[in-house]
Amino acid sequence: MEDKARKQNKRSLIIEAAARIFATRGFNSTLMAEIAAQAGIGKGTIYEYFSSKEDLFFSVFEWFVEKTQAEAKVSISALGGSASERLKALNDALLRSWLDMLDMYSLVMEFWSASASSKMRQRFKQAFREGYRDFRQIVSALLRDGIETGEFQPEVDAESVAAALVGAWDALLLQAWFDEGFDPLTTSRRFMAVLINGLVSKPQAI
Amino acid sequence: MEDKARKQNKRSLIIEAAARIFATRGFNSTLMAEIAAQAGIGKGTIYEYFSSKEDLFFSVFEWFVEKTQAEAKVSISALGGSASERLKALNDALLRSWLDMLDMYSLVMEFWSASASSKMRQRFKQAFREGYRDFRQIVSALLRDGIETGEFQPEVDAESVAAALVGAWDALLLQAWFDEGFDPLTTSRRFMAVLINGLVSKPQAI
Amino acid sequence: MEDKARKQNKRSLIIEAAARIFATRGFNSTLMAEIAAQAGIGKGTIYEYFSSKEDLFFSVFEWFVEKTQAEAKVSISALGGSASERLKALNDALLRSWLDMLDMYSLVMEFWSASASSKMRQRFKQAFREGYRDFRQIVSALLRDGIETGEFQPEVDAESVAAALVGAWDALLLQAWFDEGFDPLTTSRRFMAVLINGLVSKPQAI
Amino acid sequence: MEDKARKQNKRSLIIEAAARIFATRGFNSTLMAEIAAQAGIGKGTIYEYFSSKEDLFFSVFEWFVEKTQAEAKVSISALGGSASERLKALNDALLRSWLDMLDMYSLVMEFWSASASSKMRQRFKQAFREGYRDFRQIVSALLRDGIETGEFQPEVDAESVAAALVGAWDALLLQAWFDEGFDPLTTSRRFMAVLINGLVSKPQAI
DNA sequence: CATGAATGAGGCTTCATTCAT
DNA sequence: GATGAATGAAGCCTCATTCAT
Repeated sequence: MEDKARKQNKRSLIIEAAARIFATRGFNSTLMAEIAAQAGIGKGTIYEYFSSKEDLFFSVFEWFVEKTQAEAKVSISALGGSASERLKALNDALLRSWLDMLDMYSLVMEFWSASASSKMRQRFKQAFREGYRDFRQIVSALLRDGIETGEFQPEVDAESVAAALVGAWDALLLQAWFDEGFDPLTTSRRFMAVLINGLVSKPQAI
Repeated sequence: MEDKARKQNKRSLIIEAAARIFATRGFNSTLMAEIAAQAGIGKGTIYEYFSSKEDLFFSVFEWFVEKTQAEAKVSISALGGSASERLKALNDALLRSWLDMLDMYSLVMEFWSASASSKMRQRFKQAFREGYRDFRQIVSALLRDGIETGEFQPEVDAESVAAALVGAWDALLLQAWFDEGFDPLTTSRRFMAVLINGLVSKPQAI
Repeated sequence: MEDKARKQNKRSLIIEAAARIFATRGFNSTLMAEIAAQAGIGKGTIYEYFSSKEDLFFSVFEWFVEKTQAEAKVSISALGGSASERLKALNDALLRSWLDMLDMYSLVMEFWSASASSKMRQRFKQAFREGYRDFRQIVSALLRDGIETGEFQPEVDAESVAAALVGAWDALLLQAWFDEGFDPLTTSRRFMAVLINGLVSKPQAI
Repeated sequence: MEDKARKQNKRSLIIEAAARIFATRGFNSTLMAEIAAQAGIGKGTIYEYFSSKEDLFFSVFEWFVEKTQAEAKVSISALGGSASERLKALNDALLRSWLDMLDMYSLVMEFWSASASSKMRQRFKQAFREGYRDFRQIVSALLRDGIETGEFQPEVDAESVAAALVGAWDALLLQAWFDEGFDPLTTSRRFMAVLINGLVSKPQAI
């Protein structure tokens, strides 16, 4: 039991060391030796816990997804008030938590790239597919809630808005990654104002 | 004159061959030999036109950016009607043109990854920063136009909506890349309906 | 301690294997793979001890210089008798020790060539410059000794004779390298007889 | 006839261009393209006159030997006076003519290296063997002349002294190549004084 | 369990040489 | 004859992975 815990600890130690290096160097430029050094262990030891560099990378991915999802769930569970208010609060919570670890955002790009071309692309693609689906569902549930209570218009397609919103959050962070002068939090708030207005306002006859 | 044209042609030939291979294999798994074979030339010939694999990759990036921007500009210049209509048309045009080359979307992910970790990250980052900036400006100009004509509400922050919209397009395609069952065009249209409603409707007092 | 010794041993193993191959094939025609095979190790192992082929080559050079200088110093320290006798004994000792490794003489030519044109020319040139200077000093000290004891004439310029003598030894071996029928030991002894006669005889008034 | 002359001219043009590049870069680092550029012709043209890089290099060697031998012969034919005087004059003439082209001395080292390891080593070795033999013979003829006229002692072994002298000249230039502060002309004169003293003085009984 | 020295497959790149114009 | 674009064999070096200690 204790043994298992120690083993778990070392595994985490390696994963977090690897995450740091992968984030700065990228998958291909990262050397197993660097990860070992960063973790303060021997090169060979990594192979006691992971079967290959790709396996380790995928484990980092799983760890990362779990970590960010956990944070997102915490944010969401804490939401209260009207659907609009919860939507705004979610926007703030998500962007804030991501901005706190913007230096880790390069990891996301590595994961995207891996989903496009690595040998494990299928595993990555599936995880992304499911991750996005889950996330869209959380958001669309919130939207449907707003529709059911009459706060949002019944014409609104919750799924579509959820998908676009999830995408917008991702891509605002991407733009922030590229452009240090870009402020995604303020941008997202101003955008949310318009979007929420669109959700609550009766569509104009055309 | 003819000589220069021939040289230009061969350069393009190599770039397009490289784009295909990079898109399917990713940067690192792509062999220079494969590119040469794909282009129907000798391995050494590539180095007559590009100084290294990285240089070729960046050239593919430049070619890709130019190509997609050219298409986008054509779409935009053809727009007419009200701001809302132009926005919807732009949405359709962009998504359609990207969906036509969804198999090339993995290239975008390779470029993102390169911007995060390759030796050329600065070059990539800068190009992305400028690319996004340009694109946001085109969209925000359209939005400001709508505001000035009174079609859109004056409270709307054109910059922020443009940034989120540009991001949403990107990220809807990303979701489509991960999920074959996801229909980004329909999704985007339904989302646009809500967004445009938010742009034109007088904000509710809260 | 044992570890360091093992590491040192393997380094030497590689250097001596490399020396053999460089001597027969020359720098450029020598393959790292050949050296590894000759040393009975894997190709990659060489790079655990040397950063590049050039680095290994320079290390062979340093090893060679050290080895030959050590032999020369042993020869010199064992000398006794008059200055003339010591000079003759030095002549014999040096030529004999070099003739024992005439098959390694091609290495010297590779070193000369490297000092003329390789990327490391500065390092080689400096080492040669210092090596020749040291050697000239040893011989000129011996000559000055003879002058001070009155055995050699005071008009003798010890530095100049030392330089020419050192050069003659080198170049006699060079001629022996080119011409198997050339006997540098006998030649040098007969030459030394004349030179020593010139050192001890009172200059003729002209 | 005119055609043949033009062909000869271009051949020489290439050889001299090649000599310059080989002297500065060394054989291995020299690119055929550099030689062509230096000669102001196209790369392919070199192959109209020489069958390969090695062939061109050997032709440079032949040209160089011919050139330096011609100079030496001119020097020698101009000599007059006693054997001692002719020896001193030869020393001066040879060193002066070589010092004038010390920047070409690296070529000699390339030739030595080629004789040790190139594919053409046999051709080079033979040429060097014969070159040294010829040169030794010229000098030993001069010495024998001095012996026959009674100016030099009969005990002198002309062959041996010639070999050592020829070697000393070579090696003094070598030392000058390595050490800019080394003055081979003065050194050689002071050495010659001692050597000539040894040649003319009656050997001491020992 | 942990280690890191040893390995060798693999790939980018160079450059002498060819040959169509 | 002259050219230089095209070629591909060849070789240095990297680095994930193994395994004896």
